[in-house]
Amino acid sequence: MDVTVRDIDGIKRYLMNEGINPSYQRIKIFEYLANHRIHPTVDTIYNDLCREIPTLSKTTIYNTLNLFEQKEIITSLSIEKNELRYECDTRPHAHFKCTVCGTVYDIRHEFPLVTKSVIDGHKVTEQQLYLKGICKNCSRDS
Amino acid sequence: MDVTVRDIDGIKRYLMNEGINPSYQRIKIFEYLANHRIHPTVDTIYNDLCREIPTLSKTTIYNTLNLFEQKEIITSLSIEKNELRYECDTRPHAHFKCTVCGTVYDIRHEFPLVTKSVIDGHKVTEQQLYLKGICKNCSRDS
DNA sequence: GTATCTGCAAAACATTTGCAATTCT
DNA sequence: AGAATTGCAAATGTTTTGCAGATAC
Repeated sequence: MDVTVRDIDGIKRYLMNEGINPSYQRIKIFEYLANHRIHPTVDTIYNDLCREIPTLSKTTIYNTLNLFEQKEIITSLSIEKNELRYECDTRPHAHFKCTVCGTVYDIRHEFPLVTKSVIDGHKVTEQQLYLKGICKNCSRDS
Repeated sequence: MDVTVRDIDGIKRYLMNEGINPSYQRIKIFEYLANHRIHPTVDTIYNDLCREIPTLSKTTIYNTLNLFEQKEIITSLSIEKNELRYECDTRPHAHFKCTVCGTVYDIRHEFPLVTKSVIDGHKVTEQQLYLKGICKNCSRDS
């Protein structure tokens, strides 16, 4: 799902369409990803959603994200060691992580994507381009 | 260090040159990386080196790899979630991981590298291109 | 002899698993 | 009721930390 989702019913229909039983927790987790395009970690999702759903457990978040990823409606990013991040934008694009403030930005233009489906004889089915450095905001501040 | 290292003295000089005290363990760990271009995990390095150095501890491997990475003589790869790999080739190149056999290949040609130092206003200092799919060998087997 | 380095044990995290309770239809 | 889902507690796996002993200069 590539645009901000405004209504719960839209999410419900989308999940069902992808073969996912739309439970309350699953809808809320997907809604969170759709409306918070910050590439959150499990911990961030948990801390934020806990306020709204006090009974929510991390296990459910792990279960749900693993299910979503397996159904290919979200993507996981391992741009930083020991820190998995998630996003619900599955269109191919690159990511830039600022080493100062930690923000992860989507990079949609001006970056090279592999277009060949075979490289050095290997069949390519997935790709991730991770960039790091100092972001626009942090450069200006210093 | 980009070519296979044959002599311990060469490694010793290289480490000293990079401001690293060349202890026995550090030399052996660097030698291992230089002569095993398989992008090993800490566990692999530990299991292999243990045969030669029975008293070696994983803590020392973690300490050493973190030191090497900080001194920028090795690179860590987070191509797979929850599995850090290391290599001593710091020249820019891409990596391909086979989802069948798990092998990680270096990709030196036919892949796009970011050449601009500024993208979307962000200063880029590091990049990693991770590809996944089915490798040459596993395609042939099936 | 003083700095540094090593390695054990414990701690700190992140993620998964087993399973009983809950929810949904 | 029956099947799926949730969430607690425990297990697993990885990396870091504290610290005492060993090593090197």
